[in-house]
Amino acid sequence: MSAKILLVEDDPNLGFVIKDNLTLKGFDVTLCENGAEGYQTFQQKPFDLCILDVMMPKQDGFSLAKSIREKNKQVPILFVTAKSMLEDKIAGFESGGDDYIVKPFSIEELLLRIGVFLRRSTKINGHEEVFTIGSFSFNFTNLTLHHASESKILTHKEAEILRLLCENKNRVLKREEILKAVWGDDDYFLGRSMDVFISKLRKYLKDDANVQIVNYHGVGFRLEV
Amino acid sequence: MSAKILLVEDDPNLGFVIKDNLTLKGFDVTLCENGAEGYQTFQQKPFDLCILDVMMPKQDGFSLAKSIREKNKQVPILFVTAKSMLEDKIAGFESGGDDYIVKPFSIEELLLRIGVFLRRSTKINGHEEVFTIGSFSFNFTNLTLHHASESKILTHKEAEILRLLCENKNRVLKREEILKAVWGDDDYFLGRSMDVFISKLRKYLKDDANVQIVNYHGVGFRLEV
DNA sequence: ATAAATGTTAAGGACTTGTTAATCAATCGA
DNA sequence: TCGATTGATTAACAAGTCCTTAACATTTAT
Repeated sequence: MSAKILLVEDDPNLGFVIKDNLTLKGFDVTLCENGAEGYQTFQQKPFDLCILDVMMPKQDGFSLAKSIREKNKQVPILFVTAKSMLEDKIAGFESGGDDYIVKPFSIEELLLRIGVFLRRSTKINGHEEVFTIGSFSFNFTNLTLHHASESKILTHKEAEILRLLCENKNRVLKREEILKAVWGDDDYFLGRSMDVFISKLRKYLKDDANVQIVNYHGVGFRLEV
Repeated sequence: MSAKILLVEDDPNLGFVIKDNLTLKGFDVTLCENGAEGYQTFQQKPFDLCILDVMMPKQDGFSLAKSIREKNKQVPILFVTAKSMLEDKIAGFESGGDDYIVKPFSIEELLLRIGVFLRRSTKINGHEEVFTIGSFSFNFTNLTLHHASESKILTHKEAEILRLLCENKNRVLKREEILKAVWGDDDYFLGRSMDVFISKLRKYLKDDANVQIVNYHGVGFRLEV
């Protein structure tokens, strides 16, 4: 799951450069061109970090930070600006910002600072393996299967099989392949055991009719979405 | 300000892999390819932590550690090596090392250990670590757990485990991860010891029904809030 | 129609975890 | 130096979980 970053920068050139670079590093970046748009976007979906330009027409970065802070006390806020005076730094921290980076800056420096805050909020921490299965969300790392507001905890083996199916979505997996991958071996009884797991998984996934584990007689199974 | 790490590793491939990964996590990494270069670099600028390969041409990691220790008694030193014999561990600690990590290791494990030592050193600098757990307030620095008007003092080990859980709130921590991070090792009895601590922590946290340490059978634990 | 493959449910048993108490080790105070 | 105290580990047993196997039903291929 890549970290979601809200970038608010009125200079289109700089905005694109930063966005491209961060995207290249695997971040999920949303770029807004002014404070009002930034605030709207922030309310619409969750972000792991905000990068705000200080000098912007209409609403400046500091006042945007204050608005964001009213909604969310946790999210790290990083200011970007050409001004380097001490007063500005103070204003930045008073409005609830976490860090302050002065133009011109290198992308490396920005990445380092982003890293510090994302690590602090333990978002980027242990990379989580998340799959979408129709209207389900399956988190292999936490062994959870979400649907609507429900959340089921899977066993380790259930999760392993489901992950394998997800990784091969809409492809037929031979029985032998599953057995080798999950059990490391292949015999009659393990095969029956697998059938029991498939049966369980079908039960867990029955709430979305578009999701099906289909048997290919004598061959194997296929997760269809 | 990101932590400065001195990495001395003669294998260029491994060196770059480690450096890249740590840089990605926001550390400021300086890579040296041999002991002599490492020692020079260490004298030129301050570091918050050193990671040394044990087996290197010219000067091995242990003797480098001794040299570093003569200059600096504080900086945490972490050894990386393929050798896993007990004698080596002893040599490592005698030369002033703080921890020992055996190849092959995962970056996650390395990060956990780095985290342990960096936190330890920031604690010396008088920085308090406070966590909010539901209606509890947990101060790791003075080992206190507040709830309502009550205040309980935890033991060091209780606090270390609780901190690790807090840092990974709502994420599954593998038994092995906890053991490696808190005990530095992983065997059956340490595992049982950990279970005893989990049991104690649950008792301390039972007054808030929204806070739970949930077991993931065969996998580990997760602090849910 | 028959044999083989698969679906499903439930019981058995191995293993993991929860918990309390006993033991061991280290530290402290007199 | 010697109990007393404190905290961590080990022991012991209870409770719980999950994988396998069994048993029987259903489907599929020939």
